[in-house]
Amino acid sequence: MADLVYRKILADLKQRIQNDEFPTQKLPDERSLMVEYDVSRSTVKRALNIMANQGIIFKKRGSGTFINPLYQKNQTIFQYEGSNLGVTDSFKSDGKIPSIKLLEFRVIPANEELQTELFLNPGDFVYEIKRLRSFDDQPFMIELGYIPIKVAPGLSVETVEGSIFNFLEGSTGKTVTKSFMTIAAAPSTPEDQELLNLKPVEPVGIMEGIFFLDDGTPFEVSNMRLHYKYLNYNTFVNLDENG
Amino acid sequence: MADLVYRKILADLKQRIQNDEFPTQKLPDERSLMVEYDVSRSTVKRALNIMANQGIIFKKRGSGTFINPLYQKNQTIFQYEGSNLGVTDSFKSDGKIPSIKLLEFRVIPANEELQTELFLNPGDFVYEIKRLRSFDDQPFMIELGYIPIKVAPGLSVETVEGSIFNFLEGSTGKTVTKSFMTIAAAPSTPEDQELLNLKPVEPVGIMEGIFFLDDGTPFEVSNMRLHYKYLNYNTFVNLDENG
DNA sequence: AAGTGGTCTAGACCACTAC
DNA sequence: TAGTGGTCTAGACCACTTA
Repeated sequence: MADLVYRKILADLKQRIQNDEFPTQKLPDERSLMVEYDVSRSTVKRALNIMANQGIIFKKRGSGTFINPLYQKNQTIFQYEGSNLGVTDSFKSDGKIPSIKLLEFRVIPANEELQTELFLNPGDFVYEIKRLRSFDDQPFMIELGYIPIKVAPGLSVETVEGSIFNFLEGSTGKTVTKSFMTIAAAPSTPEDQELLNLKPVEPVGIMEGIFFLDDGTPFEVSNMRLHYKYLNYNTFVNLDENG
Repeated sequence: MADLVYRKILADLKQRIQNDEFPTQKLPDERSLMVEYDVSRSTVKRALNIMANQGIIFKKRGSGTFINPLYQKNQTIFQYEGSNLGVTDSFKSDGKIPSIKLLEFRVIPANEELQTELFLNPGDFVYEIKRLRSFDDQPFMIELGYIPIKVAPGLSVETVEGSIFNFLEGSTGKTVTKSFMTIAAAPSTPEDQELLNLKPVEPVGIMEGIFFLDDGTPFEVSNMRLHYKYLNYNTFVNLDENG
């Protein structure tokens, strides 16, 4: 994976931007990069397009390729994940120790909504997994997840007390790299308040996600209720659609 | 723009998926599409890659290209924008009439944070624009925006009572297609409660965005406080990074 | 007019999956 | 073994910006 040519160019250019090797904020033109890296122009463009889609650079026809000043000058602003895949990993822990408390774990028939979202048939069963996640004994998230039995037949209590994605990757080699997320906010319920140590006036952030396996199978529907101080979702939005 | 070959293939394939022309959930292989559309394989791949990045299809090496069942079968789930560009346009109005009330409009020197985010120098000035947006007299968002004078010198009271992005596009031809967004939630302040008709226990959703011009110039910093029922942010997240 | 990014081609070879 | 998507090449021509 890391020996792919366009990946190496991508990584190298990112590093060079960090090192401030382009003080004019302008990258060399594509034909120069082609010579410098001894690759075709297509390969240069591939690396540059990925950086453009990530908001690292802006390309302007007729004039050149320019660094997004915010990417280089202010990493504190421009730190983003745009994702919640592998929750234990993607929430910033700041050195705090993450833990999981299993609140509920059972098998139920999929209701109509779950059938739609997980592409199941009537009569199919799903695990219902309710977990409370904490950092250093400070609970920050109630997670209610539904996983079809047929895509993860081996789930046990021990498994769901850790990272389900890691278990899946270890046992089947499949990874979860795609999801469809919805983000909202709501007043906290009494249960939220009790589990997350919230005052009645303090709200929760809600993240709902459908997670997909690499082959497109919907793998999990997850409803996450977060202590509002922990909802901080960053994305770079690009409406250009130049894939 | 719309006469680009890869765009036509993209539009055509999307339409054919909607029309259920691929009942097996599998698209023709790339070499067949190449012949069918009479283009090179690269062009086929370009269209397919965009669809994959949008979550419409999944590609699996060795086996083929498959439709995301949720895209085809459930458009109500899979409607997303992943964006807040052009707020008046992108918030769903459901036939309700959008309106803007100008609460504040003045010119101030950019503070340190704004200097960083808008890439300004000490002494540069910005417009401060505070607006209340409503649908059918139901206020849903307080918007506090900062725009450098030098990137939009012609702003007037009349202008900021409408769509600033539309004004910009009309007067300079520049469009805003990229932004960096942060989404959070918080208890409502007394001002929120008054302006948005919220009860003290009801929260606000917060969207902060830095919007960029096509050439990479940061154009606006916007802090949006939304009635919590109106925060509903959808994105398709793809960690593959195969841009 | 020169320079730069965008689109597209025709084809080679590789990696993975299914049978 | 055959089929499929992934990577990469070498080059042509176009569209836009700058001078």
